Amino acid sequence: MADKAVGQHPNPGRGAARWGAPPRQKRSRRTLERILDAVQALIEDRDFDSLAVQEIARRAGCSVGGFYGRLRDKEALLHALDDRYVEQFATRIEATWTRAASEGAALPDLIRQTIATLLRFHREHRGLIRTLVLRARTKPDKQYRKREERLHALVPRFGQLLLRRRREIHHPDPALAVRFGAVMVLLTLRELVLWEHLARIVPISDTRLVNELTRAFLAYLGAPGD
Amino acid sequence: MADKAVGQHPNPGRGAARWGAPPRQKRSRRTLERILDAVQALIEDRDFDSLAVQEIARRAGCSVGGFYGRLRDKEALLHALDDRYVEQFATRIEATWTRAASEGAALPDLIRQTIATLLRFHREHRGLIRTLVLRARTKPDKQYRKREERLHALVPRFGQLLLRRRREIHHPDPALAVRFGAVMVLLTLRELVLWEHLARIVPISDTRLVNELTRAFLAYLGAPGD
DNA sequence: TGTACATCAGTGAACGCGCGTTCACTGATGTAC
DNA sequence: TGTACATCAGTGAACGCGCGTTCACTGATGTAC
Repeated sequence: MADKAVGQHPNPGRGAARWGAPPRQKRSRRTLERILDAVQALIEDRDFDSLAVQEIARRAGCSVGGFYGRLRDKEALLHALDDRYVEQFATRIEATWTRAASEGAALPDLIRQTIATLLRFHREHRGLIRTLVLRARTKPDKQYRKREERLHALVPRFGQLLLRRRREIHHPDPALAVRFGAVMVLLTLRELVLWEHLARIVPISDTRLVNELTRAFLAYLGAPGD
Repeated sequence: MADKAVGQHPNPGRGAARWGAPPRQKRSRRTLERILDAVQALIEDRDFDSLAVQEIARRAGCSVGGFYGRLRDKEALLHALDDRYVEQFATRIEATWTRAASEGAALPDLIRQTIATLLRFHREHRGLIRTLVLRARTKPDKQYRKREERLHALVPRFGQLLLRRRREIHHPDPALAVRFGAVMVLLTLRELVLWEHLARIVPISDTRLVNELTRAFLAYLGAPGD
């Protein structure tokens, strides 16, 4: 677990500086890593509020004081994780688009690949995303808002990409359609992945989910399917 | 406001009995009404956790002790409100279906009217729905789960209705499509209404929202539009 | 119709618990000479 | 290469705040006679 964790946090001290005293020794960098790993593991199936700093510290193998040596406060934990998550997410999505473009992918493929990346990312970071989404909604905060805006800015960018294939889109208002469709897909996918009880209404495999979302988006755009 | 409130709670004592001592005098029934009104108003733009019982009681014009005379605990507030909300919601949706059936509405109209009802209800009870959704997700609980199941059971029922027009549906798996489409519409609508920042990605009027969701659902089903 | 009294309602100060945060202190690191 | 010392890291008990809940008490209601 430690190995995997270190792999996940190649350099936690860099971006985390804003959320607490930056580490100046290897020892404290490791401590920060262990704390972030601990909370990421814990929120996988626990509500953030229900986690006591005490508990996080114990799991990270440090003391409560040690925790506060690295992080400004409890909330800083989520900010540090969110920073990284948003960056990774944007990178992955953009990489998908770049790849699709270089392959000269047609509209259906571009959409399918984007959805597939979206789904994979949500599965990989389920607990984290769930926690961050809930947190941003219960305790709104300039920090969370800024990061959400960064993510949401990807929607119009995706829209632009799709509009290059405008000829294939028969929806009467393509500019609206590309955005609305993207949002519809994003929200459906996110909710279905994050909340198990929803998945029980429409039990569906991941492959199928990508298929149906792709089909729905294309049909809504009025574009020929693949 | 008091008048409107009383109108909203014709008999709060009846269903609320499970959540505290049932009122035995007019006076205490009124108190319960005022408490429920107070919290419903407060959660319109506040997080439930951030409301102190102290504050709710003050707004309801009673003491903290008075509060506990009517409600078992703070959580009982939401359970009492949720009971009523779920009932109203199911009634409204079913009424829409009955009306559509009696008018012999075609597939597009049935879908459009259902979506319109859905949207109206979400707008009318925005704060309450937002609070209940968040609560059920942060503090899962048998009570909330039961009520969500009651609501989710409406999806397959809607699916059945749609499948009566199977001939108009060209999706290769109509049984899956009616459910998946319904969930997609429900989730998109709910998220867009509940969270303002999402609405900023795709600014869209309510009429337009109904139009686009209807169009998307029909297109996904592979059914001719109206 | 009046009145007594059992029960219902309501009051608000005080209690207690949980948890985030601090702080006085000890130990570890790494750098300068 | 060794050593001294300034700074960094870490400890964990204690503090304090907020808030849900209780409880001893006062006042209101409605019913039985």
